[in-house]
Amino acid sequence: MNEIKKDNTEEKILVAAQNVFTQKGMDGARMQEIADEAGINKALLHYYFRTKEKLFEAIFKKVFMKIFPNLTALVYSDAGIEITLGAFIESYIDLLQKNPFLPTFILKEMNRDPKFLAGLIKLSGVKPFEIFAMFEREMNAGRIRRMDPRDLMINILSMNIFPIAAKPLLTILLFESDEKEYDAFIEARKKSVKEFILNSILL
Amino acid sequence: MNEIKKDNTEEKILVAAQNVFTQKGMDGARMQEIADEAGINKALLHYYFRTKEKLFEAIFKKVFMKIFPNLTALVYSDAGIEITLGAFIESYIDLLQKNPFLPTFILKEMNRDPKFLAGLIKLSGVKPFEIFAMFEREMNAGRIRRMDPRDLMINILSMNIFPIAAKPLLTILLFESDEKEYDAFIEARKKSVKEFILNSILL
DNA sequence: TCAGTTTTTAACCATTTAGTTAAATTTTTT
DNA sequence: AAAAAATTTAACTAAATGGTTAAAAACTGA
Repeated sequence: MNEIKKDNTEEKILVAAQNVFTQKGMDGARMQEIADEAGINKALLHYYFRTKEKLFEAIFKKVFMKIFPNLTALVYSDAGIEITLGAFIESYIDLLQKNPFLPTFILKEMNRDPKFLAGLIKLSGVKPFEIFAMFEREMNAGRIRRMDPRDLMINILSMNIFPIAAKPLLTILLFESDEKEYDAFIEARKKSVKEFILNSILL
Repeated sequence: MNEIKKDNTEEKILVAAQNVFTQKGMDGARMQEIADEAGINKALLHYYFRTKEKLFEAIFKKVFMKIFPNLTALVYSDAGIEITLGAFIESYIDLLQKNPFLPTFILKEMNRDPKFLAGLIKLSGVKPFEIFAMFEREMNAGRIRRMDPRDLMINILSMNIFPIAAKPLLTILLFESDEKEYDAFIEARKKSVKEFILNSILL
């Protein structure tokens, strides 16, 4: 068995499948197109991943783990909330801008199988309640305004994720279809979103 | 020709098609399923809308017009920004909560045809720049903090739309799959989001 | 070189699906 | 009642698609 080559092909398949699946969705994706994009043939594709379903699950899982924020950094940082929050927003927007199809893909395919989704959430190890606890410490210390920590978390995620998901619309609406301008606008949001949030919560 | 019945059937088809399309997307939707849901047969479905593509476009257009915010109310209101903003958020969250599949549907199918999308935007008559002008008046009058009005608009939309689009995930994550609780949470956001924004921008 | 593995080729199967057709039936209009 | 329109029935076509198969070819490690 050739480890090097095997890993190589499998990796090529995963990359191709991610491209096709995230852009066309499970229903719109074609096994033939994935094979073409991977530079192999359909027989070999099925030889590695027996069914479309299995391949899709592999991709969904992979992608989900990637964008489901690893917020641990946010929790176990002893820097002030200003620094922590700024760093999180910056790296998250970066991640999304490099993978602009992931948000819509996840949002769309999320509805397929609640059990599977629930499993992934567990597997991801994300502990939102630890983040809420951190927010609450800041509130109790009088450093930030009192509010439902779930709202705060969702507000942060919303302002990061939505503008990437709605990119096609917003690019037309705000920049006459000029993508470069939109990318620059998103880049600038790293700062602007942070300020917007801090202005709202900081006491 | 029977106007009443014709309208009735056409309406039944549109309702059915919206249900199926918004939940399964263009690729996942089946003409047979739409016919079943409308309580008619496939032949009649094709008799009204010749092709799946035409039916899809009708639905996309309809749904797009519905959720693409008719912001004119926001612009031409002489109430203060607090009132105007509060009213907008409340009615928009209401609309989305009643049509929870629309956001993801639009976000997903948005990528199909940029020209068609651009056409719809024009057709919708939304003039974002009038809203920006309104925001800028408030800034110049020193009533709200100075910032890029595009950011402000996107932040508002994000916090309204994203939590509905991500409902399946957030329901599991925050409320152990209890939908009722999540709905109540969204309901409470009408107030919370408004406060969050006003806290950020009000001087 | 040899055995084992990976990859290609190419044909094939079974199923699903959008769309059609034509005749029969029902409903509505006049 | 007669004409016109709406709807059903049921069978059909053509294309697309996921998946299979079996044999040949290329590659790899020993």
